[in-house]
Amino acid sequence: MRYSHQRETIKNIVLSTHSHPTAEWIYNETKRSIPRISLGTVYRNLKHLEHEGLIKTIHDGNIIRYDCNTSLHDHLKCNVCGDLIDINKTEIDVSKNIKKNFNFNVTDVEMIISGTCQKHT
Amino acid sequence: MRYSHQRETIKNIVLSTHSHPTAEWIYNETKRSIPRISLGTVYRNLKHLEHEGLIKTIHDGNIIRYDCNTSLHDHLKCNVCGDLIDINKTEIDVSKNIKKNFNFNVTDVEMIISGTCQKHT
DNA sequence: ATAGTAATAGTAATTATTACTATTTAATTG
DNA sequence: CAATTAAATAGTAATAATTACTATTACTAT
Repeated sequence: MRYSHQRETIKNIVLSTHSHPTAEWIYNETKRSIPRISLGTVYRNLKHLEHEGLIKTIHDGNIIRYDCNTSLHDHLKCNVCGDLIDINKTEIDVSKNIKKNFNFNVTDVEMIISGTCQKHT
Repeated sequence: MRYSHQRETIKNIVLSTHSHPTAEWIYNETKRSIPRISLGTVYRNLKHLEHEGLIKTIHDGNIIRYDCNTSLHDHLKCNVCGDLIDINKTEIDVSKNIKKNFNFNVTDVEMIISGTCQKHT
């Protein structure tokens, strides 16, 4: 993997926020220092970063969000403001049970819990 | 809600399979008996059926699948064949804990567990 | 400094879904 | 039963997120 100023900038931006940004948001942030950057470059490099394990993707409805938190955790999704809130995995050993009961080798568990967050009470 | 032959046909098709079909698949199945049906009609009626609580939607990556199983359950998603396998909820009282710990009112929990199913061992 | 090639910018294409509108059709009423 | 009314449809266009393509740019090793 050859160095690129664009990738380095994108990486720093994604790793510096816990707001679970979209590609579009990251694109706009990156444009502040690299105005001529292409949206395709953003998508390509986000894929690279994911492949290297530096970030994770979250499937939020029909769009992809990017998360610098690569540890085991889930998300609460607020139906009102759309915010995603990090929570620690409630059940660490889902994988083992599933391997035993279904002969299914777990590589990833993605859980999105929807509802209303405390801002709207 | 006025009767429509199209909605009735779509309903019967979705309720008759546990294969978690996409709108496109349902569209093609419906065309076998209503060749001039429109894809928009399929989407609109799937929304109606979901609203009535007859079916549920599953967010599988970036596409929507439709599930006639409206009971509390999760899915194992095979990375090889893409199949979704139904499993009973491993933890029924996630909601209560989350309400207590995060003051977050849960309305839905969607979990997709990815890995490799037993067909590929 | 140059050659070689990976990465980029800019644009076009793709895919899933939703929106729009003229026409059709189910239900209602006289 | 025929006429009326409005909901639903067919067909098409639009949208949104993402991916593909290609000529040009810019790292890096020699």
